[in-house]
Amino acid sequence: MHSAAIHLLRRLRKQDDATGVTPARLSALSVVVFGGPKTIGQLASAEQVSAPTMTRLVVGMQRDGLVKRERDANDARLIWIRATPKGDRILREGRRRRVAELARDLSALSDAEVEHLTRATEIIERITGRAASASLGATPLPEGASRDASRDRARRRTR
Amino acid sequence: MHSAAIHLLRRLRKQDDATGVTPARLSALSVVVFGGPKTIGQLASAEQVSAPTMTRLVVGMQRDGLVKRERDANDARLIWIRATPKGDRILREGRRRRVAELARDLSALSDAEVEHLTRATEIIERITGRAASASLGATPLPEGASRDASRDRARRRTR
DNA sequence: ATCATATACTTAGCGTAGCTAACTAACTAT
DNA sequence: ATAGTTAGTTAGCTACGCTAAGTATATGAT
Repeated sequence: MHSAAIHLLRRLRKQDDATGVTPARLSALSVVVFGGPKTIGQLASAEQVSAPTMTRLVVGMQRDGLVKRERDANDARLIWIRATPKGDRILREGRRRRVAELARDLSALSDAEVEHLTRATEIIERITGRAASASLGATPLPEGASRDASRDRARRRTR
Repeated sequence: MHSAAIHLLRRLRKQDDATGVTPARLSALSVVVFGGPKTIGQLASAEQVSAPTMTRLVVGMQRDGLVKRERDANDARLIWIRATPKGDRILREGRRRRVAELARDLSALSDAEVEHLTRATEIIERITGRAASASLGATPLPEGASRDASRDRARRRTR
């Protein structure tokens, strides 16, 4: 099962390579494309990555013209990251390829087999303690993109 | 499904962190622990990584006392990598933890659910074009460890 | 109003991991 | 002998994770 999971992800990742955007940046980009503008801290939290790491990912995405920074009117510390049209286009095209790849895989299966995969997905989601948000047809990339709109200001770990 | 695969792997990887060995090294180590001594080239091929990358992984493992190098008697270009007792112990302990984690997860499931997972695993393995080597109970790490036993002997001639 | 603290982000620096290009040493074949 | 091939290493690049420490801003208590 472990092996299967690795191979599945490796297969899908190949579609992402075609975007020319590295995986970490692509994942962060997906958050702002599907979830709207986010601050650096929100992005770091959503991607479960430290703030400095997210700063650098944003620098890279900005250099490639995928996102732009916007100052907050009320709090000068905040920086809002918004996807540019280019960033939006690149991510959606990549996602389309990815979904197409998966659909091609699944089309070769019988209904019963798809049913098995659906059930297995639900079971694994339950094990890992996540809301089973994504069935087979749902959006693959933006995990944790939309949550925490309220909780964002609540806590930040500085250690 | 994609999300489920990511979360499953993330969960299992936490057990690997406890070994104190980085993932790439741990994976390479598993090849020599379960598959016996391998040359750098064989390891690079098994891990689907370039030769320079494997050279560096081996350097790291050697520095940590996980493996040792051995010269080949017949071909001075070859370097055989063998796991040390320490490397063997660390890998097996990590594997034990990992399997225990998975077993703990699975023990909470009904027989029918385990059956679903087994079928799903087989289906995914078929999609990704691999031999469905690992069922739920089988060894998780060493993919591609044992192949090419025949080719090893193909070269190597008696001067 | 001031001062201490907390927050948001950046900078600096380290380790790991992937790559290609170019190199050395050794083996193979002609 | 020599030309080509193979195994491994070295050098140098990008990327991505981290912590520690720094700057700027906001907030709360006195």
